Amino acid sequence: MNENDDRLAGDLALAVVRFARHLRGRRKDSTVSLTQLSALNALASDGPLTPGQLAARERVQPPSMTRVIASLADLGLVSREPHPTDGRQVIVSLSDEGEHVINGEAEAREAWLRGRLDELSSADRDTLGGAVGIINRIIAGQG
Amino acid sequence: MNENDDRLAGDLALAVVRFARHLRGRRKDSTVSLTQLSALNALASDGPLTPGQLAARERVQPPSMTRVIASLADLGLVSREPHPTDGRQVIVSLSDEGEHVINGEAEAREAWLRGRLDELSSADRDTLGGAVGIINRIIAGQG
DNA sequence: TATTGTTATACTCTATAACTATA
DNA sequence: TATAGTTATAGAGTATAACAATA
Repeated sequence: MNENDDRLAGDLALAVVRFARHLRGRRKDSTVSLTQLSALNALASDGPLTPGQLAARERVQPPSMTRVIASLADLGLVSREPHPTDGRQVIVSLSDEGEHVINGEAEAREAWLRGRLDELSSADRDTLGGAVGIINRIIAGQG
Repeated sequence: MNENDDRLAGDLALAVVRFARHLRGRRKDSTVSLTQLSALNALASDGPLTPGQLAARERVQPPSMTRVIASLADLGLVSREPHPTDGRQVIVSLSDEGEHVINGEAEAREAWLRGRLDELSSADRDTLGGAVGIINRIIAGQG
């Protein structure tokens, strides 16, 4: 690690937290929060999941996911149904409207961020795209 | 914008929020939260500031910054002193101990993240470093 | 009257601990 | 007894609205 790498952890942590603050704050007009969207996204990628699987996938504790699922169910974006063979478990599925939020509202969502990204050079967008992949690998690598 | 760029806003937003969740969760043993550290960092970069200036710099509302400053003052990491000429304003300064947190504890902080970064290739670290610069420019560009 | 900062209050997101139902 | 999920409770971080002090 060179000198820049030495500061990378601190710089990256601050940049990510500040950026997350902006992203949460700038999308108040959206139908779902980023936390909710992240869970919807997991269901869209992996199909129906139990709350426990969703919590593991999103790296939050089960009670946290219970609340996210409840809020999404209130909005009609997911449905909860009993597991066919195990009475303890629940199957959470994306509803038609939830699918619509994932698929159909990409244009409207993240309007602020899309505006900022449009102003960047193509090379900078490639760098951010690369960083997204690296971040997702870092997160996925954590058991 | 090509097809990948089309999805970049959504992918980036999810990656940042998930990553921020990890970063906040993984540093519970640290003396200060990332929010507190971010404010300390601003004072270290810019010198003493008023609460209003800090709030603007960190892009939070003044009452939010009041709470952050109060928590940092409780920890002895900043001091609050009256403005010399304007009785309404307050000057917030880094204390010696606050400076120590900024300068001296880099090694101990972000241990989890540093471990993950060590496992990356040098090229990946460069990509993340580039992304940090781009993110900071995006944030700084917002009035 | 306008500005700066604080207090009061509330909401979101997350956690741990305790509980219920089922296996 | 062990597992899956929920409820109860708490704490951090953020916001808006109302207030006090000063300019």
